[in-house]
Amino acid sequence: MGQVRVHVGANLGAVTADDEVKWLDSDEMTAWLRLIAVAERLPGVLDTQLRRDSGLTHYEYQVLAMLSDAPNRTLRMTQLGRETNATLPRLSHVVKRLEGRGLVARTVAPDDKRANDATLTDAGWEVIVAAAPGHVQTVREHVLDPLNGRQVAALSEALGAILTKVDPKGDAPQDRRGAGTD
Amino acid sequence: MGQVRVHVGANLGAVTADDEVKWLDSDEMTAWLRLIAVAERLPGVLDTQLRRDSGLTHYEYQVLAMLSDAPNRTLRMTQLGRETNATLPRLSHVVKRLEGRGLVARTVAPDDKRANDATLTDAGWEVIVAAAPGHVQTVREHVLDPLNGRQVAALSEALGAILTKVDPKGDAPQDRRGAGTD
DNA sequence: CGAGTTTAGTTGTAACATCAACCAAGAACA
DNA sequence: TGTTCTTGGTTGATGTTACAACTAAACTCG
Repeated sequence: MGQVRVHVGANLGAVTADDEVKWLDSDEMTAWLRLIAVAERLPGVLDTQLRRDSGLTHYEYQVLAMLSDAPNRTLRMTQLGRETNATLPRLSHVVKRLEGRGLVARTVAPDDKRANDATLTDAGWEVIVAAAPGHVQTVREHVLDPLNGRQVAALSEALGAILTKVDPKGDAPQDRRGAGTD
Repeated sequence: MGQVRVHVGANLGAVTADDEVKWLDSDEMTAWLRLIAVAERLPGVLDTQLRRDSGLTHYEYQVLAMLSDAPNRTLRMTQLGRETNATLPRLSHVVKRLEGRGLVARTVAPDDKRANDATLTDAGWEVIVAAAPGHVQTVREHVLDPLNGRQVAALSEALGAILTKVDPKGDAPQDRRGAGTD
């Protein structure tokens, strides 16, 4: 019967008894393979640069970045977890390590004693300020530069649609500029 | 001086002495935040479903899928690593585990005695055939369904451009259908 | 107010990934 | 023919993440 493609299940239909499956057509498959490829390779690129130049993983960078942007440089752990697209256990471990390095401090929330607030320390601030330019540079180089304005918008639109499924609660962070006021 | 956004380094320019940095504008930031969010959350979604229904991680699925699609259900380790967007050590460990479970077999390549060929066993074939429909369903649900045809094409185009930077050697797999012959 | 439930978070452990070190086979070349 | 370099891969240590179990605080409601 010959070739069968199951990357995600291209025309495995010939093999499975399940005719209810709507396999991917060629365009869909191309898009999907590219999405996986980017999702798998991009983190490595980011981690490598940040590690080398700033001693941070990309996830640690995100934690510090979100805090740096929060009022009072402080965020509830749960909220921080949402904004960094991570599970709470993961965040908890990472913040513990960052606390050990003096980049973040944790305090019990005054209004809710089970909750914890994470705050960026001055040392943490300095680390992220130092790390940001190189990171931006990497992001430009690997994702924004190869795209023209139209493509950036189209990418953004498509990813936004995917996020409604992958992040139904809308936890992922958004650019909130435009309120302009500094 | 007020708010500063460093997700990737929005207008941290006010703080850093470095005026050479071209920070992200609002559209770029939106696209970037969404890309990270998808890249971070999607693997979890895929892993959860595959794990629950088929006892495979998404990476293991990819390994089996690429083999299932290869001539003779066999691929050189190096090539398999490229096609699954992974480093060789990672692949090596995973294939060892898959071999232990009887889903893959490794043999020294006849033409080059340092090389290793990984082959999908019959048991492995059955596993992937059983896993594919549920996986396709998940992919549809979370990424393809929320997109219309135009958006799929646009996403594909943008990701293709990014891949030229993130995967300059073009190792990531491509849909090779259209040769139509089975 | 007290029993049950939900929310917030931590922790231990097991699975997994990364990294550096290593080895063997082949290629280049002197 | 014997060095040296490169390629193809494995392995073990070390670090990170996921999952499940757990604690404690806060709500809910009879």
